[in-house]
Amino acid sequence: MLSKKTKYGLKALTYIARSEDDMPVQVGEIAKSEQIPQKFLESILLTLRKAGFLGSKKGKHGGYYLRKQPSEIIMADVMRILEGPIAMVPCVSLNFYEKCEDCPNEDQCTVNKLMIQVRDSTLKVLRNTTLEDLSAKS
Amino acid sequence: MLSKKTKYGLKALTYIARSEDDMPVQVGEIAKSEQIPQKFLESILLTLRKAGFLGSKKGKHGGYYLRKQPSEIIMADVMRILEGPIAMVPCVSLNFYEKCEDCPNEDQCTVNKLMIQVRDSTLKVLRNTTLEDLSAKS
DNA sequence: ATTAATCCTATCGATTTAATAGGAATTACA
DNA sequence: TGTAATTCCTATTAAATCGATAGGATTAAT
Repeated sequence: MLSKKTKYGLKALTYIARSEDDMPVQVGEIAKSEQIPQKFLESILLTLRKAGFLGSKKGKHGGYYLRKQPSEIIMADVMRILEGPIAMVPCVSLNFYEKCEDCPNEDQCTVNKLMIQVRDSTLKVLRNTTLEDLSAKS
Repeated sequence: MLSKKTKYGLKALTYIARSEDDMPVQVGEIAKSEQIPQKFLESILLTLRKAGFLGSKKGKHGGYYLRKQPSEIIMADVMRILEGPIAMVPCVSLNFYEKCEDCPNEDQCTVNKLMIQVRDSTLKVLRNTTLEDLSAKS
């Protein structure tokens, strides 16, 4: 299951990408428009800022803005920050690899084999989709 | 994350498929060989039986056996029973569809669009992989 | 009968998730 | 210079889920 954190994060990124002004977008505005609990959204945008996707401006008339072009914000990267590993099993994760305690030899593990395939097919999609694709109006 | 239930279930199915005799395979044997808590495995195999993948024989010399050819046991179906929906979001699920409470119009939801693509690519793999593929010795 | 297996239900502890609360730090602007 | 508005940060909580365990009921072979 996709967490609400990720769902909200993706919606917020899309919202910001679509806002045409140069003005930073405020959390309250996004929260209201997308029906997201404001305090929860605050923490999500903070995470996205720390990860380098967003910049922020504090104080009155502050808010968040994109730090890269939408075409350079790749879904695989966003998902890893918000949702964690793409892989369904740590022993198959590229960025968060961990050996299974059970499972003596990974090479012969059938779950491993299957999940590598799932991971690769998912990655193919997520690497080829950017925020630009998401925020395209059509 | 793949649940342990699913992981254990897949390993057990593979184990049973590989056992060459006609004899039913006992839970205890699988649990020992695959390092799975026996009671937990019991409940998993029960689920797989109720879903029609396995048959069972009770009492002494009892155990579990496949009810279909391994080539007819499709991973997408197994995953749906053990793990639940393939889709990461209910509003994108083929078999477990649910509308989101937020999100007024699904057609325009960018999360929806992205998750449809992820779902389709995952399904492609899971529909084309059977227990025969998993249990192939090579 | 006895033994050995599946079957079934209930429960428990740990973890994770979604959300809330409260306030500190910073900035715009009157 | 002070006030309002905003991001920033930490802690806490309620609910759900997960993994595992417990205890026994049922069934079948010998």
